[in-house]
Amino acid sequence: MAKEKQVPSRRSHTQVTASDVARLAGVSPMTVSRVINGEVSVRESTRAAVNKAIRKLGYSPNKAARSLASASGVQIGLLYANPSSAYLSAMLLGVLEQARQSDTQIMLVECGPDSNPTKVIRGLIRSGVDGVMVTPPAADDPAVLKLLRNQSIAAVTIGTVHEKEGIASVRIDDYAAALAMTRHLIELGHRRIGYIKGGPEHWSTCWRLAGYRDALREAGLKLDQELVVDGDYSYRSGLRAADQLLRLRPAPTAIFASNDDMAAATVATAHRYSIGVPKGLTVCGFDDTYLATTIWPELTTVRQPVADMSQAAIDLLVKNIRAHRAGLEPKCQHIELGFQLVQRQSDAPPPRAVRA
Amino acid sequence: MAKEKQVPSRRSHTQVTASDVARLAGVSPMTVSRVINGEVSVRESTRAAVNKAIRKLGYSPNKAARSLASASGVQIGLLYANPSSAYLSAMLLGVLEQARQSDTQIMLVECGPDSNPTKVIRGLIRSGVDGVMVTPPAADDPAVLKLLRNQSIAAVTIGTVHEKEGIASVRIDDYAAALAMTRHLIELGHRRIGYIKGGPEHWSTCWRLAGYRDALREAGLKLDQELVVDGDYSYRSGLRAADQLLRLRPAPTAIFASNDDMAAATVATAHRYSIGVPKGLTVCGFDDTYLATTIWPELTTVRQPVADMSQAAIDLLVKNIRAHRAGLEPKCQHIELGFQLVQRQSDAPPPRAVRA
DNA sequence: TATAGGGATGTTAGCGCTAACTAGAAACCA
DNA sequence: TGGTTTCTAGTTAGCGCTAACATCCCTATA
Repeated sequence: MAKEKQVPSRRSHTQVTASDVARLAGVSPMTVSRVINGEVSVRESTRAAVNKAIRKLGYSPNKAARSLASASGVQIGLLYANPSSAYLSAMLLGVLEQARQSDTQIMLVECGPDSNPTKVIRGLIRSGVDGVMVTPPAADDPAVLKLLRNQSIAAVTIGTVHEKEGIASVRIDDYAAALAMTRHLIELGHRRIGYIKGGPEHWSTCWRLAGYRDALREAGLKLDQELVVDGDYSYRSGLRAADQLLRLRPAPTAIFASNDDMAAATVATAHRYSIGVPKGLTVCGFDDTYLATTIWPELTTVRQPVADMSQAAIDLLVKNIRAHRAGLEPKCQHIELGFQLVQRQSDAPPPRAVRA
Repeated sequence: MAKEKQVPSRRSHTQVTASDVARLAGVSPMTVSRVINGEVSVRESTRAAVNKAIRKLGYSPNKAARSLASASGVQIGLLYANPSSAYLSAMLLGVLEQARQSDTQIMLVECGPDSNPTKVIRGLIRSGVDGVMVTPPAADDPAVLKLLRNQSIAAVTIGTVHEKEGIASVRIDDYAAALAMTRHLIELGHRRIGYIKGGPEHWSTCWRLAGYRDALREAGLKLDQELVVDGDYSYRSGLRAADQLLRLRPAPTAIFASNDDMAAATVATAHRYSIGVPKGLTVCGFDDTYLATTIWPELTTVRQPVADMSQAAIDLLVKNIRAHRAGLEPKCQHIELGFQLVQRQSDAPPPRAVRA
């Protein structure tokens, strides 16, 4: 019988493999693998030959095979809770970029005001994720923090920190940022500065308010309670809050809204009252989202590097997961990125300002 | 020698595998695989036993192994070119969701005004993607279309269509949408309707303009060229365009901006002239991005289901790639999703309207 | 010159899953 | 009754890559 073993190729889609490269370069597949992974113990001449073969064949390693063989694949659940779309898209870009680099799969789960974050996280864990990334306000929810601690699953929060809970975090210093912005307004000559708060379920609300308060205090200004009004980070709440502030007599000469959405609403409200911004009223925001440069005048605001933050968060999470797999004790790290005060066109000295 | 073959487990991170499930359920791993993949040729009782074991062990299949064994993994490059962040985040959510469901890896590449889209696509192809998804304006670039056709790589465009090029697409009917919106304005009683165009590199600019034009014509209204002004889909261009329109005498009673950003700019400009919206001027947008409900008054606009569109685009692309791998002729499909006219607070009959 | 040391490369054996085939049992037909 | 079909489940052999170990060869030292 001349029936030689037939080739049972299961794939018509013939992909270029490391073996093909190896054959062309006259080495073993293992050496190709070493070159791909940039290991040092490969002679320069060999490395060059392999690289040449790689280029010639247009080889690119198969991701699935790599992560299977090296058990390096990671799956992360990302719990996002209804932030503004500008924040969300910046975050997703950072997350996706880092995920690609780290051979990581992302499972997105929205966790809006109507859903129960602990239930959602339990679902994620059950479905086999290796770690979770959580945004506020879920990341500020005590039940969530407790769950993450008890399940001892790798986790990272973004935009907030809870050091006591031993959960890794990436954020900016909200307190310092609000302090800097308020100082800036005071330096411009403002003395009656309105403040619009965020929602109480966000801890950032407290930190930012504290920054505002302390900046006033260090300038020797009295904190006037009627100048601090409630908001919830939504545009709509900003309209209400701005209205409330602009009806005060004497009216504030500046309003610091604790996010850009509410600042945009403040600008719109001012225009409705025929108050020019910044001539008649200074308005500042926080976050530097897309909105800040979309409206007119462009907002002076605090820039949070959201994409960098989310990238750092995924990186941190993946490293912790890998460390855990390698039997190492994963260290709980808290990363704080720098903010930036971005001055645009919505701030000016107060009308008839008495400069120092 | 009692030296039995030692277990050389390469993984400390002991994962629950299909074999574990199989052992517990008293079947072979293959049967577990069949249950997981929902194949029909499994007896109900067996399926139940396997599912019970799966639940008991908290098993979830290893993605890498699956895509390796079944050669199902797909890698897609996504070329996005500086759309608004609202559009982008909606798109990313759709893309990510579908990518997760289809065992697909996404490579995001920004392709701004300064970069050369054909070069970027070549880079993507070289790095081994199985297909590309392209957004406007790159998706309207003749050089890009030619490249995609010549490379005969699976491709899909979103938000635009070029039937002659044989490239799959997902979009809404821009012409019909602009037609509907303009009709709506005419029905409200408007006769002088300003129109702000998008950038000439977007084909949607033509389609939307044609809808506006034809709606006027069918109502027996003359197309006044001074009422059609240039824009480029940016907020800034909208400010300029609105200014130009509002200086006309007689001024238009309504302005249809061909996207929400420019509509928002129009509202801001109207306020600057102390013209109330919608009492003194009707303003309408297009896209229904986040911005539409963020500004005040909320915009009447045309809703594009961006997340659904991008989800459909990825699905289409993956199906074509799989079909191609299976040796089938991939059919070039054009999907058209429905738009929706969303009436909010920025439109009203013209001042002193002469209703029909 | 013999031998240890160490850098460069090859060999082996899977990672967890599934395509393709095989096998046994039940059902059906003439 | 024997043969054929149908259904269900098991067996085998990888998918493409890399961890761990084995091997080779060259140099340094006694």
